[in-house]
Amino acid sequence: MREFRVREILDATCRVVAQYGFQGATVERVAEEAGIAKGTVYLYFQNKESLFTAAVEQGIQNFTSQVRSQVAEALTPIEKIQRLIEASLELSDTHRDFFKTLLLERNFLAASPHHPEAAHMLDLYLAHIHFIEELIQDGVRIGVFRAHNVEASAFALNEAIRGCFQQRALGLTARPVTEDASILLDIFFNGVLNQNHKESVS
Amino acid sequence: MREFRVREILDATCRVVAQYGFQGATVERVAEEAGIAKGTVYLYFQNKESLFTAAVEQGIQNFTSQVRSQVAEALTPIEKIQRLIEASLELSDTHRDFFKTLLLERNFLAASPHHPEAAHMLDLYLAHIHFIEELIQDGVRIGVFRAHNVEASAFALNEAIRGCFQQRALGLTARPVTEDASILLDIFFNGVLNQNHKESVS
DNA sequence: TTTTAAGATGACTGTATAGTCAGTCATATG
DNA sequence: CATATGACTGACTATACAGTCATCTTAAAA
Repeated sequence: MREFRVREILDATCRVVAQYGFQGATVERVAEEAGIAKGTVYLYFQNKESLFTAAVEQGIQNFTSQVRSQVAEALTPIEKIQRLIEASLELSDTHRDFFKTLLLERNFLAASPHHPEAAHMLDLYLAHIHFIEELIQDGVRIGVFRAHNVEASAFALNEAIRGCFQQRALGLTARPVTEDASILLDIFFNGVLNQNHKESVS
Repeated sequence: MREFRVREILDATCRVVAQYGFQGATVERVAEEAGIAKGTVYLYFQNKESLFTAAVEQGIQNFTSQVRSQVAEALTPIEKIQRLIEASLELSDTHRDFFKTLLLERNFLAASPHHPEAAHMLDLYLAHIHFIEELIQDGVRIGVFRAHNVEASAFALNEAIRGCFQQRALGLTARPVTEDASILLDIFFNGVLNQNHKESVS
């Protein structure tokens, strides 16, 4: 009952954010989108801040949990990384408008400093990075990936994926998602150096 | 004279943005920071939007032009990419708070859609990507980099650099800038695959 | 010394919207 | 039927801030 209303309002919030951006997303509009009165929103959420925080958190958690379950189906580290990239691009493409707003307009990491809710979102983000880190670490352990700074490569990979989505969301490329995924994978695995040119770079 | 005032106000704007974020950056505060009255700001800028747009533009142009001049000093494509990464990380570290706000809070790409000023900032961003693209393309031409989708790798590299800065700005690493730069360079050039394991991945 | 004008000011106005709360409605209970 | 309970409403209040403009300051021109 209560659970249901909360979901309903959060979903409406996501839709409003996707359509109007954070700037134009007012509580009034959320209420309208959910088909209820503004006052009702405040029966379920303390204030605007916690409403939007909760909506974004829900969006992120949806994303990460779906990515994880996709990755879990793969067996080898190489396949897992492949799944990670594909699933990330596909999912963000499915909820394109929401993620576009989320990534381009107001990053969740920026909410008022020392705000406890912001700290929780940072945790979600770091947990996702850590997840990627472990996938790579597994590969290093087995020997398919070379020894290197895994924390840094996890960050780099995550942001490269984000950049790829950004490129797509801005309409700068019309490549199918799978093609973008294989390009990213190729660069991440093999780098851009021509191996025939045997000048090693420190 | 007029030129001078404009500069002064823009610099104050950058400082306010760095300190309070875009959320808390009011025209009042900018005026206070610049040591003038609020009305004076409106003698030099039409409205808040164009003031902040101009400030961000100035910040970005400073950044890209300094990166370009650093890169220009290097001779080979490999060295140029190295300079690109080092200069990007160093510069964003110098103006850490400003870039932190810029990258984490409100990406310039997100301003109200169909807004002409936003389009110009998108151009600045794309010009920078294009610059990176050409550096890589030169390497491919010479043969030090292998043939691949250069547009995509330029995007990926740029965002990986951004991610690295983000990691630093959030206080998640205490590595010196040069070390971060060499890690990034290594991953971008060589990838993470262990070349002794000769399983090629399509 | 007076006049003029450009530059600067900050109190004021208008507006958007977050958050409130007295009141309505519907359903359950005695 | 009367009373109670709780979900819901939307007009209202409070506030923050963008943008204005009548007024002041200052310095050069007459």
